[in-house]
Amino acid sequence: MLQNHAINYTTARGHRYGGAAATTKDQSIRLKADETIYSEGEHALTIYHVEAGAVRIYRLTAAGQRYILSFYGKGEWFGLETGDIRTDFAEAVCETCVTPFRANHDAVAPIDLLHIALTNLAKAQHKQLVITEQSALKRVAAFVCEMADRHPGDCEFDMMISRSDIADYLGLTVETVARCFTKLREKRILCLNGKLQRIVRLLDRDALISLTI
Amino acid sequence: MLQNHAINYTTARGHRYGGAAATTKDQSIRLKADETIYSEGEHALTIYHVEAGAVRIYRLTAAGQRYILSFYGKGEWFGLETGDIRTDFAEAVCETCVTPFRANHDAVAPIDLLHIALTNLAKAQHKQLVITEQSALKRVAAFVCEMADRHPGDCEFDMMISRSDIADYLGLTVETVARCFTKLREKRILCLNGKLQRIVRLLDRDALISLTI
DNA sequence: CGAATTGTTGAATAGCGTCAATCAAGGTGG
DNA sequence: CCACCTTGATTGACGCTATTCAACAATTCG
Repeated sequence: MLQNHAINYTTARGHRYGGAAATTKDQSIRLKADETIYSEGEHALTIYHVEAGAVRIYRLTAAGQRYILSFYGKGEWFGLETGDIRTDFAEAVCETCVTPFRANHDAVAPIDLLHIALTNLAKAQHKQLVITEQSALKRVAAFVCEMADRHPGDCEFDMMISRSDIADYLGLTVETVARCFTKLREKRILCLNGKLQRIVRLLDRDALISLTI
Repeated sequence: MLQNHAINYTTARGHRYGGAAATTKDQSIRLKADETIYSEGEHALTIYHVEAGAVRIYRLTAAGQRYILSFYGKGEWFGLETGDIRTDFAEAVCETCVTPFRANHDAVAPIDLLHIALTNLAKAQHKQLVITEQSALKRVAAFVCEMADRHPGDCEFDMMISRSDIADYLGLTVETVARCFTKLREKRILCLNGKLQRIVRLLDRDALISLTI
C-alpha cells in the first residue's frame, strides 16, 4: 500500500535557507545550536533530512506560548507540510547537519513522501496518547524512552535537550519536569550526569518502560 | 507539492467488513450506532470515505483505557495506516454510511493518498495543541468549535457524540466534561437540547472561539 | 415495575502550576 | 584573583483545578 508513491526530489544546490549557513559542497547545511531552519509563514519548498544532531519543530500560540510538536534526530525527515506555507518553526537543538531536498523533475533520487507523512502521523498519534495518558511522571518516562530508542544498545546517552524544551514538548512546566527526573533518580531508574544534567544513564530500562504503560 | 501523488484505488465490491452489513449496490456500507468497521490487528487493505454519519477511531491502552484519536464526519477519509496492520479501531458513532476503497490497478478514480495523510497529520497536530493547552474548559470549547465547523452556517446542530466519547477524546473524565458544558451554559455561550443533551444551540460563537485561544 | 444507561451535581483528595529561593557553572570586568 | 551577573536546574510552600467517589435525576428497556 505504500509503494509507488514516490515522487522525484532533488537536492537543492547553492540555495540559502532562512539565515542558516551556506550549503557545503555536499549540499548539506551545518547549524549551530538554536539556529533557525525555517519559520512560520515562509514558503514550504523543501523537506529536510537530518544527517547529525537534532531539530525541534514548534508553534507559537496566540498567547505567545511555545509548543514543541516534535523532535527529529539522525536519519529522520521533516519539513513536509499540508499546504505550501510553513505552519511552524524549525530550529537546531544543538550542532546539527541537515540536507534539504526540493521538488524537481531532474531528480537525483525518488523520495517516498507518503511514507514520510505516515511516519510523522504515527509519531503525532503516539504523542497524543502520551500526553493524554496524563500524570507528569508517565510523560517524562515516555520522553526518556523516546530518547533511549534513538540510542539502541546504549545505556548512557546525551539527551541534548533542555528542561525547558522537554516541558514545552510534554505540556508541563520546567519545575514539574525537574521534579519528575528527581523521582526517576530516587526510584533508581536512571542517573543524570553532565553539567546540565542532560546525560542519562539507564539503570532499569524495564522499570522505565513499565512506567509508561 | 501535493500534486501527482495520487495512485489508483477502486471501490471494493461485494466484500464484507468486520461484521458490518453487506455492501449495498453502490458499494457503500450502512452501519448502525457502535458497529465496528475494523479492529486493531486486522490487515489494512482499505481506506474509507464517510458518506453520512460519523466514525470514531480509537486505541486501547495496555491498562484497558480507551483513547479516541479522532472523529471523521461526512466527506472525510479514514483508514490510512503506516503499515499494513491496523493499529486502532474504527466504529460508527451513529447511523453511518461509508464507502471502502482498496488498491487496484483497474482503478475507477485516483485518490490522493498523500493529501489524506497530510490532512490527518494536520488534524493530529492541531489536537496536540488543544490537549496540551490544558484547562478543561478550553478543550471542551475547542471540541464544540470543531463540531460547529462541521455545520457551517447552522447555529444549532446535533453532536451525536456521548459525554463519554468526548471525555476519551479530550483526555478528561465524563464529570469534568459535564461540568464544562454547564459552565458554557452559565456563560450563555450555548444551550443544550434533546433528551441526551447532545443538541447544541450556539448563542455566542465569538465568545466560544475566544475561549479556545 | 425494576434495571440499565446517560448525564449532572456535590464533597474530598491528589497533583500540577505558580511564585520564590537556592545552587552550580561559566562569563566578564576590575 | 575576586566580585558580580547570568543561565539552567532544582527544591519548597501554597493554591487551584481536575479526578475520584458518591449520590441522584431522566430516560429506555426488559
